[in-house]
Amino acid sequence: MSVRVRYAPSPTGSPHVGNIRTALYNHLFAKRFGGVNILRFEDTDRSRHRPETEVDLIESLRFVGVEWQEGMEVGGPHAPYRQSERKEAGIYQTFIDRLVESGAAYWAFDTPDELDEMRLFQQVNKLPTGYFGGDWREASAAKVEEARAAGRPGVLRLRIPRGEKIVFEDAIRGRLEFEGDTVDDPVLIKADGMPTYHFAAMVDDHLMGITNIFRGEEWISSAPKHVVLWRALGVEPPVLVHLPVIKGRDGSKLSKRHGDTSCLDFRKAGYLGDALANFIALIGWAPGGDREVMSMEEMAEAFDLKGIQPSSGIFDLDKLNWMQGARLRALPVAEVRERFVEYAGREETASYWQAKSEEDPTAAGRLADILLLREAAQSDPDHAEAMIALEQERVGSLADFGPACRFFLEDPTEYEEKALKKWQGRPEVLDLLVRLAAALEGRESATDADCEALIRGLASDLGHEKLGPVVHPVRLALTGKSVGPGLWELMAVLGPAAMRRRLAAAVEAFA
RNA sequence: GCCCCGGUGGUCUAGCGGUUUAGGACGCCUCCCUUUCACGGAGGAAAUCGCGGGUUCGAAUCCCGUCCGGGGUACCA
Repeated sequence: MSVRVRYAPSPTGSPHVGNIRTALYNHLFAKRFGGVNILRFEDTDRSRHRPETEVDLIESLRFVGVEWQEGMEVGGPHAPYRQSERKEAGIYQTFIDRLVESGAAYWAFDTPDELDEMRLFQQVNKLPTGYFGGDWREASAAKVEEARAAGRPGVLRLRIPRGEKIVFEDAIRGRLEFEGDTVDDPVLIKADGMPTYHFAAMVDDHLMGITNIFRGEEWISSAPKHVVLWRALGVEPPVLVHLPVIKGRDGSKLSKRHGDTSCLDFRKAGYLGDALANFIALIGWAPGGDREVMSMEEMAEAFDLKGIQPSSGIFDLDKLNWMQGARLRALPVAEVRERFVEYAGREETASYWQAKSEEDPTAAGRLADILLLREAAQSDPDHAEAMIALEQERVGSLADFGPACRFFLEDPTEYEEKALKKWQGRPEVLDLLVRLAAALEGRESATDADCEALIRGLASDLGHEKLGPVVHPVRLALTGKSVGPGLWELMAVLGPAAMRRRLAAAVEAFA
């Protein structure tokens, strides 16, 4: 049987990295076994539904490279793929009828107040809370008919068998066992006629031929309800794969306190979608061997349920940054430039750094630098690529290219204090800068090799055995900084005209 | 309270009864490369495998208990 999986989020908020990892595993699994991945929206809770987050969901999936062959946006043989629409289409009715007729489910007419009272009683008496029978599990047909005729709103509940074990298999935890007496009768259809997750998701999974259910481990305790439902419906049970959760640095559940956690936050911060995908895939899954930095194709090839961890993992930003750096370095410069331009041009990039600047004073400057480089990349792509190539290996994210390349585009307005102190007021340094400027006179361009020869020549002319006494002050004069790319490489990108200008300014500043 | 899941260096993990003096990666430290930073390379510190009992000639690996962490306990998903 061919593999069919689904990512079925509820559009109630912007998805965080944990949700997206579930989607990623679906994608990887489908790819690995040549199956189909389906995107379905579970919007059966009308009060929590936020339609605008449907866009975030889709954007997040695209960002990390999750693909789906059936479902939202792309359609397919099982349309519609939004549960509220499926309900409207009457898809669930025959299953409701079947369940009621067989006695596997029953109508219950408790009011919310009655339910609250029941729960309170259970709590006070230290009993398990939940609907284990109430007034309606064994109600006579006549009583049900009476309530129905009186127009009382009712819900459909699944009849969980009592006095027996409910046993099932989890793909990564093995055999799981629940005592039927500890599982309450879940609502299948709400009083407003909408199905609950328990019902709609299981029916849809069956209808759509889902073979494996990937979902968060918070679903484990509901799993016995689903098992009973499958049995009642007489359907082939899919394989259950309960995924561990991703927690924050301090071991608590991922939340806003941990900074960026929504998937789209990472796009805004300048992360590469494939780096994020690579990183979150590895929280909770080990590909075997010592491989870590992997493309989507490599991950799909290696993906295996056996490599999935049962224990929860912690989102370690340090490792993400390393992984991102590794990927950034491996990319051809032209592609990095393209990705940067795309990033810098997005509206969300500007608003992200603007919002950030309220607490982080460097964020506003960063945004300005990003925009500056973007402009350069558009007006002179080759020149920008030369800069990017030099910064590629010392940058952690796309956003870092802004501040990193700034010195190429703007003459220094100030010099690093500590370094300036060291070289300032020294006649031989002034002499050096003047000589360099003179050597550059009349030149249109200079290659790496030209610049290297120039600097080496200057060093020997001035009687320096080592390059340091020449390189450091020149770097400071040219860039205002004491760290950065190799001096000749940087000089070649700057060009003679800019160098002459900067040297002149430095001669004054260093005097 | 009740039900369920989990527990290998700070973090992600390998390991599935002997080949393990517990391997890799991130982070940290040292050194090398070198004009700086970074990259790269070589080393190092860091885990009594949550704890306690068993089973076994032998346990991180199997069993029981216990502690800690997490989840569920909705007409949310």
